[in-house]
Amino acid sequence: MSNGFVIEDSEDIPKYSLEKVLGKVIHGNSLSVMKKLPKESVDLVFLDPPYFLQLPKKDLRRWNSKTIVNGVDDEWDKFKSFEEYDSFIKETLLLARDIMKPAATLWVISTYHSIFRIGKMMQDLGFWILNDVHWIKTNPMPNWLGVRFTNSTETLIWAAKDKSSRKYTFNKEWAKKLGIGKVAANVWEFPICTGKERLKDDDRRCKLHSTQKPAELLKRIILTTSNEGDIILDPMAGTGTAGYVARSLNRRFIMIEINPKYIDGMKKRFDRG
Amino acid sequence: MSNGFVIEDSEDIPKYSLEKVLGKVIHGNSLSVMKKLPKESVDLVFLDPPYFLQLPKKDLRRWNSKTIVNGVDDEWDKFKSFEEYDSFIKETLLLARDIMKPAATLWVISTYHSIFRIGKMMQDLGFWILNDVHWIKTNPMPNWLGVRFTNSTETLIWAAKDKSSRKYTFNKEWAKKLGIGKVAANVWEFPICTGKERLKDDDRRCKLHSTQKPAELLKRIILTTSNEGDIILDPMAGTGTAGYVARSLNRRFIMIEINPKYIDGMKKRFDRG
DNA sequence: AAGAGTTCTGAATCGCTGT
DNA sequence: GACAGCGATTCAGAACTCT
Repeated sequence: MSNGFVIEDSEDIPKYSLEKVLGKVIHGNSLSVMKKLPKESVDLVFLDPPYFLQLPKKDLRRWNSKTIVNGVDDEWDKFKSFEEYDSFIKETLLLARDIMKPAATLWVISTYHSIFRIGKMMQDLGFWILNDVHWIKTNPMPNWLGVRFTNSTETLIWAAKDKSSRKYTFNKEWAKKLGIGKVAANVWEFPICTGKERLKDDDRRCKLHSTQKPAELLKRIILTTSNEGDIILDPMAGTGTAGYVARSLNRRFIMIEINPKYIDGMKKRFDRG
Repeated sequence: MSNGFVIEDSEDIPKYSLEKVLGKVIHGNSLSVMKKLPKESVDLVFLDPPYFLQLPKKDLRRWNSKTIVNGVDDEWDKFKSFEEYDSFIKETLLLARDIMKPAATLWVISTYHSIFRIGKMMQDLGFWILNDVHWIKTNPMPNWLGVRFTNSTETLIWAAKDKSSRKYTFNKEWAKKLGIGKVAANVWEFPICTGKERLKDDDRRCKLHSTQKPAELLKRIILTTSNEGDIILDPMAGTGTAGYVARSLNRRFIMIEINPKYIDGMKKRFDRG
């Protein structure tokens, strides 16, 4: 399975043909690779960018167990300013839009740290927001000091390429099934990714990726807004949940990821089946 | 009660003293009136702006014909209308911030149509977002065409004046009580405003205000983020839910509203007790 | 093997004082 | 300003330990 699963990007490769990248993860910079993908070729984009959490540099020590909270301290979430973050997001959105078929739609996920910036930029770029969808976590990290509400949600924006987009895919029966009562509500409730689903690093002690998305999230996205055989692009694939779930639901996929550690984890995950 | 409840704003009034406006609604333009209120005088602001739900069809036609006549790009017109909305919101936010005490906080409510724009502008202006809070409507409008998820949420942003703000009010016991399980979650679930609570217009047939906020929403805002005796400003008061609930919870208030029809409804509501 | 009790952790813009 | 050090106090769910 993992034979030829990874494509090494390089400057020598000027363009990617669709056949070459389907069902693969391209190891390379998201922006560089997207420039080489064929225009108007994918049906759905799932964008899981850095959230720009702006966490303080000090550790968060637990009071009762002497352990430390492994927060997000990854290189990929470091930006110098809102400006730098904004231009990175804008470029990503523009490149993604080029690759989308006319009726394709795009999902973005983030928290209040950056979702508002992303949403406004999408509107300003001409994307047409179809919904905001709220993922309510049943097991969020509590707010110890009690100085804020416990942040127990993440926000998804689902958007079409522009206002005139029609005939995009929306499977209302699935939306109703996953919503609240009989309503296809823009609210989803399920736990964060833990337990066996959570990929561990080599010594099996620590989480491989600080923000692995649960399969349940991608399952809902894919079932409600794509059809069998559709092509799903995940330009910042991380541990590859989107491709993994896409495969299990008979969708095709293209993933891009720059970190070899995550690609290793992805490979093992795909091999396990 | 309604004796002296309404203050008529006019150009002859250069400034408002706090004593004069406490427990009153000022009939006038929100921006003009805010400029005359004393600086650093209120503890909490509740901002319920127009949501900018859609580009009106009339205007669209006008813009389209303009496009044909003047050869103006569609995108430009669209951007311009967003710009108008944005500058209105920005001016409102800046004026509100002047009126806020150093430890005061501000709430804004909207839907995906404009909440992303508002949130990004707040960050760019230096407001420090403390939480996004999601109101999940247990009885959303069934505007179900089967082409989108049913929009059954509204988003609130709770923010301090800037990053260094400390000692703002957060009553965690109330937050826990109103949250999910034992968690003071940033998710609130209750129905939209209907039945007896919903104000009707004079012939008692039609709702007075298209987006009257339920008392439950203001109750939660006020209980979690203000103390008894605090001063609450509602610059776009509509039917006056904020002031009405503030009074019942022993908070003081200042309201501003431009539409005399709403002020009439407000008066009756306050007189009823 | 099964059950009971304990430990650990999760996209976190979390407190304060003193140097 | 930054940074180090101290200290007060969250919950759901899975993993782990012990009987």
